[in-house]
Amino acid sequence: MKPEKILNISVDCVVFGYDVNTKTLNILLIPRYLESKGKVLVDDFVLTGYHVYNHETLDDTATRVLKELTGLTNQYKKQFKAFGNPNRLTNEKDLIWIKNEEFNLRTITVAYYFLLNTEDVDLRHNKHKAQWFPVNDLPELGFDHKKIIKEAYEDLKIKCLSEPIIFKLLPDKFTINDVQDLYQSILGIQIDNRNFRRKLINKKYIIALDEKQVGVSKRPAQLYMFSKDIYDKMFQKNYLISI
Amino acid sequence: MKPEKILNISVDCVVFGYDVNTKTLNILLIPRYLESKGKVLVDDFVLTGYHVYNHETLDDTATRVLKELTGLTNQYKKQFKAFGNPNRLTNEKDLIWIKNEEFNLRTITVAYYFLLNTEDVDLRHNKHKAQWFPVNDLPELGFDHKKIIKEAYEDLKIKCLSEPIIFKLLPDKFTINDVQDLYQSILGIQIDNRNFRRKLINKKYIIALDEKQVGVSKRPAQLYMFSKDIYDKMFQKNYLISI
DNA sequence: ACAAAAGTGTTATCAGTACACCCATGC
DNA sequence: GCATGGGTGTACTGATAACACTTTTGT
Repeated sequence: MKPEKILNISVDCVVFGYDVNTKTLNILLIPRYLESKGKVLVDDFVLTGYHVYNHETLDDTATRVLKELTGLTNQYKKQFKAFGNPNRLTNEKDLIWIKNEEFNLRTITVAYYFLLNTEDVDLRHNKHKAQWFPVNDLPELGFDHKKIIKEAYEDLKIKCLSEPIIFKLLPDKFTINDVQDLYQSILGIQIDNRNFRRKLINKKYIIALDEKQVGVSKRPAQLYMFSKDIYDKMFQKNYLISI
Repeated sequence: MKPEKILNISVDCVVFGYDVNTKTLNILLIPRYLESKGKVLVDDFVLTGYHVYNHETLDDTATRVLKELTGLTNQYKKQFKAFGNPNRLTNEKDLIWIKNEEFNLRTITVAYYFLLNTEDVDLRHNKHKAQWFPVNDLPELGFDHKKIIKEAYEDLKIKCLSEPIIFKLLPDKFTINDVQDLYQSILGIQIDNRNFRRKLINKKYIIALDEKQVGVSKRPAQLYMFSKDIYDKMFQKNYLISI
């Protein structure tokens, strides 16, 4: 089976990146620009994505797309939904754009999201000219990518409440307040600092390091790490029914 | 756009049906049987599924497949995952079977699950010879359908803890003990009856009816209903972080 | 009257919430 | 020495968990 694109199946990737300094949750987008005879035909942004190859699993495709875009591998990824509306690529601009591409007009896309921290991506020489945009302040988006991002974000909001995926968005060493800021960014809520600290510090899988922040112009905070090992060992489903 | 099958994209449906009498959670399966020269080549079961048509959304396809199988419409459905492993249809038996079908060898399937109660389905003259099987005692399954069912069940287990989808598996009028039995079936746990009753009866959207069970050979129980209206009105995300 | 499942109350413990001030550090 | 964010304690409330017997009905 030689590598061959499947023309009606793609994978799209919503890359979430948290910027611990500006305390914003961002999404990585690629500009889409086309002009003809001095007239701008298409000027917006899209998610990164690509056809599935014949020999690949869907996960493989997502991994490949992320690597191609950011150089990163082994990041947290989650397949969250397939989008297959027959009209999902048939806006006027999308039709213009697709003329230059090999996409089948009736393509279904399997959407993934990735979680990482913006610091891990060097965009300076990015060949797709990828840029970060705050998730709450997105530019105009092509195809059905606005919808895809919205659903990815909804899924993330729900998942971060019950699984320790929040730490995938932070550096390995973080402060308690980093975690609080991140929850506040994602969920758009305010959290009481004292209660949050107590709760987090009491978790056995949140480990205080023998280190403090360096290079900050104020009292440096205690650094912590998340231990997946301990989390996995102590984890037991408690089946709390909360409907 | 005339109706035309997309040969490499299908939808598969995991139909969960709860039997309130036997207190079992079941899955609807279709036999797959093929013999040649007196030799049985294929004899197992599969989920119901079908190609996506060119003009359909994925949700449309799932709805159509369920209607074709059970006659039912407007049941709770959830798209939970796409399966696209290149080898997912290439077991020996699957290859034999597929010769008679129009399936592309590299087909990705978008999997849905449905929730309903077994009483609503009349299988006596079912043209696919569909049968119910307890989710914990499944027969041999073709393709990757064992995996698909497993993941559907995992998703259901998690979802029923935080959303009132449990009521989709019950008749409109049910007893508190029905709900408890169902949770116990799904999750495989024991629940304290007194605590569970109190918890459920205190919910404003669980409404006591002016009715009791009839035709039972013991003390008839109070019947209740679930009010989606009230649930939706009072629902507010409380963002409880429980990692 | 008996079998079978329906229904009922209390206490202890834990987790969540609300709330305001002092502390350590870099500059 | 001062500005800045880091860090701390207590009391209240509501939910969960453990636990065993009585009541109602059909037969």
